Amino acid sequence: MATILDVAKEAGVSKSTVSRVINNEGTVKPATKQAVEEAIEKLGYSPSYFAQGMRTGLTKTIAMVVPEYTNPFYSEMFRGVEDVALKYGYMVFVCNTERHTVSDIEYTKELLRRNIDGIIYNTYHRNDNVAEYLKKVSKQVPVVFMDKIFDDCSSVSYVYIDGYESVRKAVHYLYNQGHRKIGYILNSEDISVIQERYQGYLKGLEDCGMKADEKWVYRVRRENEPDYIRLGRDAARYYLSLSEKPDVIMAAIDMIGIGCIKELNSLHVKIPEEMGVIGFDNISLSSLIEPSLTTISQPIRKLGQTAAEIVIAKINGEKINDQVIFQGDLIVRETT
Amino acid sequence: MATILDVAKEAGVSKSTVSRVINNEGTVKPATKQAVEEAIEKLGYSPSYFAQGMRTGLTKTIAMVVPEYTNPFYSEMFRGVEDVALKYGYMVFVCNTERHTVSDIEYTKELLRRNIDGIIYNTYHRNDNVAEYLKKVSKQVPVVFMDKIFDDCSSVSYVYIDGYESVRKAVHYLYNQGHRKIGYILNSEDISVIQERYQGYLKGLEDCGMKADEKWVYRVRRENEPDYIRLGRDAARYYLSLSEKPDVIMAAIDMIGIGCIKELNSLHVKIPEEMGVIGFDNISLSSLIEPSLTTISQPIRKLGQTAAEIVIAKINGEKINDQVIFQGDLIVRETT
DNA sequence: AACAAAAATGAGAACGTTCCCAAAAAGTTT
DNA sequence: AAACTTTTTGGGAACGTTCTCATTTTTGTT
Repeated sequence: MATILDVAKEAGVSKSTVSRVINNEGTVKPATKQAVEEAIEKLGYSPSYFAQGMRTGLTKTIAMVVPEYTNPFYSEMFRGVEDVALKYGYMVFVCNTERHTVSDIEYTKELLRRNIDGIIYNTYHRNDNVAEYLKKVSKQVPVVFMDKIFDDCSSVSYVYIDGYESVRKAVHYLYNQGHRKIGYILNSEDISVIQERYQGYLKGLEDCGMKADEKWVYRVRRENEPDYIRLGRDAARYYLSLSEKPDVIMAAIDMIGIGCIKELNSLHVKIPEEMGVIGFDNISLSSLIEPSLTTISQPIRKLGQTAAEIVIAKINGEKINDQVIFQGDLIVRETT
Repeated sequence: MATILDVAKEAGVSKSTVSRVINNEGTVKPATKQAVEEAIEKLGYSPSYFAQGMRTGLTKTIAMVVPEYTNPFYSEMFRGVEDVALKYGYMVFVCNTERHTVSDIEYTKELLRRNIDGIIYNTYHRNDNVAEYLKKVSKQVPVVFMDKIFDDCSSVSYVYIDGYESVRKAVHYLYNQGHRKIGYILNSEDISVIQERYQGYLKGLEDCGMKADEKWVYRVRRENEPDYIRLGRDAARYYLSLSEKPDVIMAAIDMIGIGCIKELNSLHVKIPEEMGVIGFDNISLSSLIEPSLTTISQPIRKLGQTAAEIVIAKINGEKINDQVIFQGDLIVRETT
């Protein structure tokens, strides 16, 4: 591997001059610059990542922490992050926390040791220890949260989709369609996004003068590797067992809604006539299932792009709007 | 950030001794060792990633290059890779080549510049330039290929699933079920895995004394962001338009098979009575669609784990079996 | 007690950059 | 042509490790 000294010798200048050419700063005579560039070309030189990092303290690397990698939501978000990361010469570590013994905290420590320039956190854990730690981290290194994980988010950067508002609007839509008995399936109440969606549901009911009825709310505790389909099926059977059945079910995520559809199909319950279903996420499957699922779509890739833009802007010390909330989009299909 | 010198001062020893303790090599008196460890603990010291890398040339980082990230196949494989990477203290860059202007070659150059310790290649491109370049790279840095991208693979490490054999066996299965007219849908002939599966199909036909019939082979050229569902639907309609229709269709990938199912469903063609369908991949959707899709399942996570094991063994200069072929598993469901 | 051998430790170079500051070269003014 | 600016260039320290080699300390032997 050629070093900066080899280039300097080849071009007949000092390493300082070569450095100036590489980083395009300071003053250097056009002729010299060209000579250096030719030498670089000739030797196939590129600056050592370590040596550069050692001086500047920068890695040109960001990390994206995700809680559950098989979820296509995060693959899609990754694409967005990568889109802009590459544009600015960054590479990205994908850190999957949930399935490993490596927790958010441990993973973060490793990231800090590696002098990661910035971190994008997707985290499920509303645990206070973790939250406090992450808040501390966000003071020492540029961080963007993809969720409202703190009660007071005023001092941190975040990007997320307004689940509250999206679900609230969906309830209005259902109300206008004539529905009066609306069920809600809630997985993992300790996940803040899910909780937020549920709150939107409650608000929607209130807006429309409907009363929340606990028997129409199906709650599930968090499992380790959740089988959402199973969960949806169970929920559907539960609703059918009620003497007063809801006429439409809202699922906190599409996969659960799809489970409902599967179960209702197999029990020959007509969708949406006898019971409607509405999901959240707009995963690709939701348009493929029959009948296709009405759901709320999120601009996921855009979400990732925005997060990356913010984190990089922060790294560069640029001022930017670092608190962005996107709205979900209701996609009406066959289940309502 | 505390440095090794701070620790040395704290423990009242020299930096050399601290280094010896950290790396657990050379000789150091138990008492001294303990003192150093206490100092490390007290100062919350951890060695600088850069300085270490600068000396050792190692990054404790591997990269996984994928051609198409939204494909859940790669998310699953990533989990396998991450499983073992973390076990050995490595982190992993995910490099998505296809959707960006960044090609395999450019991405690789960046990886080399960053002194990546090893690379796992998933690549579609059978292009000779790329292949030649990658082969060259595999000489200078530990590399594992997830595919047979060279005519002569004897000198490289690889892990993959034997699509040829898997499809050949599936043809035997269909033959034994009484099928004699077997169609094959082929996307992107320039992708080597796909080509290989197709060859398995041909061999299977030959084994069973059936003749390949070009009119039962539906070929599609590669598109940029392929709509596999659409493709499957088109193929299904094509087969139905034939005077002599196949009685079962093999799809090179599940998504295409699912497209077929969707189309046959909507045209009220009975599956599998009038026309059977069989896929390849066993994506989660294949068990959710109705009727559920018979397919060939691959041990994807295991695949990723094995690749990572090999790459890390190579980094450490250990001898290991670095050419592993897995077999797919036929999963019989409702479409056959 | 004297010496040799072994064990433990330390000093300093090296890795390849960036950056500060000084020096040299080129240009401008008087 | 001298004096003064401005532009361009170079020298060397610094970043935080690892590693070689020399030195000191400890242990063992006679």
